[in-house]
Amino acid sequence: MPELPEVQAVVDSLNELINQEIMAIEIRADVVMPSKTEFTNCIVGKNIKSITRRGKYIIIQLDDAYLVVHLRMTGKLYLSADNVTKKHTHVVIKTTNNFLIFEDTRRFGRLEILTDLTKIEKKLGFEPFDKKLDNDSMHQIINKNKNIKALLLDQSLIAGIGNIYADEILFKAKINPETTGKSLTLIDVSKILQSTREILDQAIKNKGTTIINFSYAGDQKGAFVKNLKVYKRAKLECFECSDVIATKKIAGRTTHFCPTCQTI
DNA sequence: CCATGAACCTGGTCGC
DNA sequence: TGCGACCAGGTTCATG
Repeated sequence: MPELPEVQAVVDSLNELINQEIMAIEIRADVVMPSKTEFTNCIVGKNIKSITRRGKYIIIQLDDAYLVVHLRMTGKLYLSADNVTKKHTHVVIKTTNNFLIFEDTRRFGRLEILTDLTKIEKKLGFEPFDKKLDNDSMHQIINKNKNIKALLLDQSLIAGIGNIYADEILFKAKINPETTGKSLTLIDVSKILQSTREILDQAIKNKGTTIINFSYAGDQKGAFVKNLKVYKRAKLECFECSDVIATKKIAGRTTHFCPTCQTI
């Protein structure tokens, strides 16, 4: 489900947890984490120092550890005034003033306790808005004999882009998803980087995209749906030309693109 | 090095 | 109404 903008919306919605204490934890499905006991011992009685995002990870900093959450496809993390018992409510964390609820229909999501973030950092590349990511460094990291769609989805290069935004970015940049990274010129690369930032910035401002069931803060939907130009627009007319939006499986994911606009 | 498919799960939709 | 096939905002591992 959630890509960078959606995860950011979730992180922002949890802001009031900062400076609260974790009073208790109720784990109903331990499949979503390695060890129930260790988990409980590590977080109960701890204070919440900050809540941030790195790639698609939600990072809740405690006194002496990090509670790290990845929502994968259908995970939800939200605050509630009351305890919640729904079919897929797997974890309930009672804090000073709230209940922090984790639920996940497909159970792909994960919660883990880390003493430092090296494990996460090792997996992830640049944040899309990192100033160190410029046209030259982008050109370097995607200089591979691999299609650009797969490269954009590769979290170890740039962290946070998923299937929706990869397609939207490539449409905006007018680059064909199957073009290999190494065949792209510096001009092409600069278009992709600029499109990445514009698309993600707009999506963040719109609190993400709700296609199937993404929500933050319990029931709020992402409004970027109205901005989608290719994703979920198969067989519909391209907004820029008279052609029809095509789909093809690329990098293992359904990819949406305009065969006429995206020729490079 | 690169592409592809399967696995992890549940639920919604579509065609018959 | 039911049933099977196929699809889904992600990641990781195994196989050619």
